[in-house]
Amino acid sequence: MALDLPTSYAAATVEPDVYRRWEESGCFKAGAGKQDGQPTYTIAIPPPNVTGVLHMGHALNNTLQDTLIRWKRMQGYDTLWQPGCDHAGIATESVVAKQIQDNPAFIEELAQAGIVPAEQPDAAAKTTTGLDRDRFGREGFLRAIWYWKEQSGGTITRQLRRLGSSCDWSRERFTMDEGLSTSVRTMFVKLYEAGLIYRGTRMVNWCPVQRTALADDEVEMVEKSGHLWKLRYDLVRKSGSPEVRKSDGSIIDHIVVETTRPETFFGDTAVAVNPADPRYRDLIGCQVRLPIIGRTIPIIADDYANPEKGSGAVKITPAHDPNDYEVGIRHGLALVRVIGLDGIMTAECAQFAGLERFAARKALLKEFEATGVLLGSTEIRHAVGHSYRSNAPIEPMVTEQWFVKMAPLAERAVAETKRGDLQFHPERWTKVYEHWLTNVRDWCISRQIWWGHRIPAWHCIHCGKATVSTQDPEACAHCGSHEIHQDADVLDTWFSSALWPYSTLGWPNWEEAAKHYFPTNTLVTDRGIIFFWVARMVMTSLFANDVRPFNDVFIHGTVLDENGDKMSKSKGNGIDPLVMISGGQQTYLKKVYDCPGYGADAVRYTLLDMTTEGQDLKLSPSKFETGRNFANKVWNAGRFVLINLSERPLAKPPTAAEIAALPLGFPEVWILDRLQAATATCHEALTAWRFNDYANGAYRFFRDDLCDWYLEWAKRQFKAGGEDARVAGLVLNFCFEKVLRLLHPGMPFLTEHLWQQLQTTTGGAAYGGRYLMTEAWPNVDGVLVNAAAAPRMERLQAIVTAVRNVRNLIGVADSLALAIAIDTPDPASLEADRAFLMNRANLADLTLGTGLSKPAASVSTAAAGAKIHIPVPGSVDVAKLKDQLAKRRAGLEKSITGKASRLDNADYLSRAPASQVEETKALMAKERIELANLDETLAGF
RNA sequence: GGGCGAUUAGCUCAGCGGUUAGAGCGCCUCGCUUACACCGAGGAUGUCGCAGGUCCGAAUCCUGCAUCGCCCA
Repeated sequence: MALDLPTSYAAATVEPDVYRRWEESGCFKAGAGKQDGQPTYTIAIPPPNVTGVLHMGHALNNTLQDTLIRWKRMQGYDTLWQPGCDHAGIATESVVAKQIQDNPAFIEELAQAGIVPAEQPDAAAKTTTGLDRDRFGREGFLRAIWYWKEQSGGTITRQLRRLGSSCDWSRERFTMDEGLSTSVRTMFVKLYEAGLIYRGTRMVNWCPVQRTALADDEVEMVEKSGHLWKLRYDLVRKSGSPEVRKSDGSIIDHIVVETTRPETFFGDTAVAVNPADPRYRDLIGCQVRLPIIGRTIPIIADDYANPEKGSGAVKITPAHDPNDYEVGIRHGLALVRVIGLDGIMTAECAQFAGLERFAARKALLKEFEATGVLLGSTEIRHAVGHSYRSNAPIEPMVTEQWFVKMAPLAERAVAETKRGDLQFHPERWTKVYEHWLTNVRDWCISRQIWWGHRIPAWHCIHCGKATVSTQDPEACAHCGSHEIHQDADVLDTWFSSALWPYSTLGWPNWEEAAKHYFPTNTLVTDRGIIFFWVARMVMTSLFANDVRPFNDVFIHGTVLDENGDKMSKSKGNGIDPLVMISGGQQTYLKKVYDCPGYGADAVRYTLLDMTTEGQDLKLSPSKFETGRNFANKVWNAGRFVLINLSERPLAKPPTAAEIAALPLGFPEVWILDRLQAATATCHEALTAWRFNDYANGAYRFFRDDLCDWYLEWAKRQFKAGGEDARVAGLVLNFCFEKVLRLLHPGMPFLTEHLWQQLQTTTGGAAYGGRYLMTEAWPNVDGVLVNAAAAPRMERLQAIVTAVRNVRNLIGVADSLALAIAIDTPDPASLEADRAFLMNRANLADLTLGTGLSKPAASVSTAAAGAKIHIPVPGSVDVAKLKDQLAKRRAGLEKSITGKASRLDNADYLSRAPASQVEETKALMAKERIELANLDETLAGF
């Protein structure tokens, strides 16, 4: 049959077509290829943001998931890889608000689609709130987001396909879908009814840019340089007393406080000193007068004031600092809000009202300096909280919010790892998970944004109570009033993500056909979201289902650039997986790379190869050559197999038993044994989450054993024809087909394509309609295991390599067939492999014997316990060979000396295991023979 | 301040108690042999961060230190 196989692998011509055929034939569907009696195996994808585009971290994350799910699917498990996106409340709202602000064409589009009314010319002006989303009102803005989502959202799921992800796309879910929204409401109500959700006025992290509360873990502490400003607060004289006199008789008129945030002084309601601090003992209970506004506040005693820090006196601003808030509660201090929700100074701030908070600080310091309030400053480094979404400095703010009570939920979640039912890989992450859960504060779940699940609570205008319900209520559950309105806030996106492993399966209205996929088995993710997501999924599932949502959590490394920096847009050090796959220009670290397009398999293979025990991956664009080169190797080996197969068609692919029954030569026995070893290695590696060992194990067998040795031998057998060729053809076909299976989870496209070709070439149309993707993962066939094969082959390889080495060192071409003599104590054992040695070392003649004399005009070398004499044509330069042999001799001698001294050591002999001692003796004996051979060889020069 | 990780060949990393410490890339020599130059054959390259300790034996285990990175407070 005609074969059209280019000499180098062009992934772009293969991959999209293979993916389409998989999808069309239902290979991705839950349960595809499952075998009776096999359990389910489920992975819920970490849902990417609907606004997201694929970056290298996703590529890694999804390559690992796909490798696992394909591996299990091939083993006949009833698999489901559940895909979908999350609505990413704040991020999506920002994206669309930005479109509304910056892109008139978008607004035009919205108007034409009837999403928003066509605007009057003056309507484009800023809204009174200054937020772009407000331009069309809440309903209009939400319609605009849905429109944007339909048009531009979910790019990433298309990109995941390009990577080869075998998700069940027919089950794709979105956190804002109706079903998942029901899950969210149900969970909220259940938690509320269990007393685990409450509403309260608390100090929360406030983002003045997004104008919403954030959870504690959504705040990133950023180390920044700043100042500790010394401020002078004048003491107020007690009535009837002309001055403030301390008990030691000294007279003072002011107290010094230190602060990093002078602008908050407008909201000070006390100055705290440590009760044990002798400097201030007499001042407790006195009043100080705030500068500018003249309000008087008390000096109070509280352990929070640290005598070691600064002046030891600390201003207390309960409305704008979490610690001060606590102090305020202890002492019943008033809350004075001086910074508004928009980050602007409030009316409390005299002439500074209306200034943005940082502008106010600047202006205020000037004023303080001029009026003598500012007594100095010191530069410091301190951690400042920033929103992980908007990057704006967080403002601690007292507001009314909804919270999840964490302690009871967290306790159960910790018990799962303590019991060992929930396991992290690598195991060390368990501690991180447990530490967070045992120290976690209540979770603020309300957000003052619009895009998200609206809180299912209705407030009554009459009785003021809230009705919490999964169904929109008609009336207040407490007083029956119809004057109720739904809470304006939406839930934290992570609240819906926390339900993902089961909300996607229909919970609470489980889909009958999907319910058995829960609990899921494996979660694959980055360490960055152990708190955000992993812990919360465990908590909600234990609460709602009384079962952990997954058993194993694999935490992979973070993708870094070649300098070890995190990839980010601002640093320009990102590498686009799609460019690596399909080609194009990649700007990376200020250089432009023209990427030829390495193909998805190459990108995947490279990432797998670099995934070692959860260590971070340092990448550069050229790293993907590793995978590309290997893919090309597989391709070309495939070409060789297919070309030969087309000349020697098989009736059907051989089985292991049929192979074992063939009159196998030693190279066949050997490669079949190596195949079994590789099968075991790959399986064990994946079982142990060692992705690099899997990739490398398959690579070693493929390249070192199959291509470098067996395939080269098979060429000779094919030339020989007859039974030799028939057997070699069957064995090569068998091994190649099996190794395609081993490689498939890592390199699905190429292996599928070659396997299809192999099937049609082997057996014609009868094999159509089947896919490697759902074929069986190889098992070790005991009948093909041969423990004696590897050492025997290693000896032959050592001899062949020694001959090649000599050729190279003395400058004799590989193409010149040589007549050599091997002097060995057991020539008979090599006799059986004469043909192999002659072929692989390119020999014209081979003399085997014991005590052979070195022929005239020859050079010699030693290997595998033998002396090898190689006649040389004319004069050659043996200096390099001699050098090398001398070097080897020195190394060998050192090794023997080491062993000898070990064996002289009575402690070693008595304490080391006997097998160890025996091994050392045997090795030393071998080395001594080798040394003697080397000595003789060197003496001959 | 606490925790975790890293430190092995020029580079990126395996190896985690027992042969003369390995791989890929890069480097050197040779080779366009009908699978593959995205290749093949051969080769060179390491006081395994430093200092102690445990052990018959340490890159591997323990302690301390140094440097870098991440997380928590």
